[in-house]
Amino acid sequence: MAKAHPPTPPRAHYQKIKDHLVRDMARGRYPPGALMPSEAELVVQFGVSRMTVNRALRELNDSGMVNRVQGVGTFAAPMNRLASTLTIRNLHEEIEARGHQHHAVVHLKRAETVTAALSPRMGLPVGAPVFHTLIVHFDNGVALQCEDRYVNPARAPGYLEVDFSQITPTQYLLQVAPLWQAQYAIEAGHATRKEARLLGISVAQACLIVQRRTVSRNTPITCVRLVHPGALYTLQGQFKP
Amino acid sequence: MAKAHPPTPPRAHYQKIKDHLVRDMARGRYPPGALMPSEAELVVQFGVSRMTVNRALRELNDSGMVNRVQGVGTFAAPMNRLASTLTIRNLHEEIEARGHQHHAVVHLKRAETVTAALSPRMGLPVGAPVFHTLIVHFDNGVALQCEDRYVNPARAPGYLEVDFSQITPTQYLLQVAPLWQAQYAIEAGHATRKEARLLGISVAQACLIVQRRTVSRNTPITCVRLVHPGALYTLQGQFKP
DNA sequence: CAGTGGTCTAGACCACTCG
DNA sequence: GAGTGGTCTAGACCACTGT
Repeated sequence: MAKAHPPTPPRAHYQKIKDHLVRDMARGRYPPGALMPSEAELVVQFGVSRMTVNRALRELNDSGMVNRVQGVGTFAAPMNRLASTLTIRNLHEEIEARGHQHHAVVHLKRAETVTAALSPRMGLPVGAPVFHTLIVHFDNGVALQCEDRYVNPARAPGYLEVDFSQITPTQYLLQVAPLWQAQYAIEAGHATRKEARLLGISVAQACLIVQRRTVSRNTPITCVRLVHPGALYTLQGQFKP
Repeated sequence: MAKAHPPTPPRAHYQKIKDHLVRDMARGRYPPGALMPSEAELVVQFGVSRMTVNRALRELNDSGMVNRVQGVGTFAAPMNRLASTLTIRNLHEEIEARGHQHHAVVHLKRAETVTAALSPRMGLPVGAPVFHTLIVHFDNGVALQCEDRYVNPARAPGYLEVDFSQITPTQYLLQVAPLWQAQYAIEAGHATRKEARLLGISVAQACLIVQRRTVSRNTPITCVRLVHPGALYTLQGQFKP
């Protein structure tokens, strides 16, 4: 008994076990923090091998539905947080996906030296060379984003030669230094006077401001401030259990 | 040969394979879209079983680093988007985690009927009963969030009896209807006059506005509008490859 | 058809935690 | 010590895709 019957389409064993456990959690059988069945118990209950049970529980653990502790057991996760995959897409791609036209105006593209204020954000010493660009992105002629970016020259030597009306800095940097590690902060605020002028908005207008620092292989790549006029730009996402 | 030596601490075989492939992708050996080694090839290259290779590739696939197509092969993913897990935490928990004091003031808690404007958002017919709360949350006495929430009575019959100075609506709803599916939108905007008054801010102040609709088992649970005075509230996250 | 990935088994050894 | 999870193997059958 316990043959390897369901190959793919009906439903994999490990998936059935996941579904079963999730259903029981939803029914309140395993309230937050409750001890869930051990692998050995599920093996006999479902008549499958431990590898299969292990995969089900491991995937539930990876998705945050349960917490596993070696030597102790598997516990229903508190479910007191909503975690969602937020995809920060390339702006160009995003605009084209809407069937709109994207174009960018480069207001500044030059080498500078790191100031005391920038040093901690970029992780470079004061006085070190740094590339600086200021670009406004348009969606069908409407200013959608003001991108104020500093780039580590050591990681993207050719940055200043790139034609940013053809390729976005994000696209270029992903090519020369892929596999980022990024930290970001999203908040509401107001554009600076200069940013407001470039975006054609009032400084009183609420803006969605994203600040992002990215690091690759332990060296800083870039830090950027993205200012979007409110009501024009929305981050959307979805959470699924 | 090929014993099961590295149990956990040194580094698991499947993890070594993942690291190796990720490093090669970062070095440009597998540009976006490139065909990556098959499971059989990696089996001989690393001297491990196919299950182990399969786990490495499956996890890379799950995290979006590669794309696998049955019958065809494994391909390096485009890497043209940054995906990040954004965790929307319970506000109470978040404030306490900062070592601050949280309290809430309930300005409205009653049953109403669904209006034409609300109907599509809640997924309930016009005229149906609906619970409505308006609560302001404070962090050390500073108004941090105005929470305007509608709740489906069918899914949370006891909602109006809850003491929301002791437990947040989010906490309560997670208890009675766990395992949400949620859609959210984050944007910058301005508070309404009423919201501004409750938060003690000016309507000119930029605010971070989160709108969230949640569904559980195909029935709507709640929809909420959260208004945070800008500069007081930041969503943060991190992306790792 | 050969080659790919998707799933599964019945064992195994290990590290960890608890009483 | 017994019980837990973490990892691994050497096979296996299947579905899918291409030529």
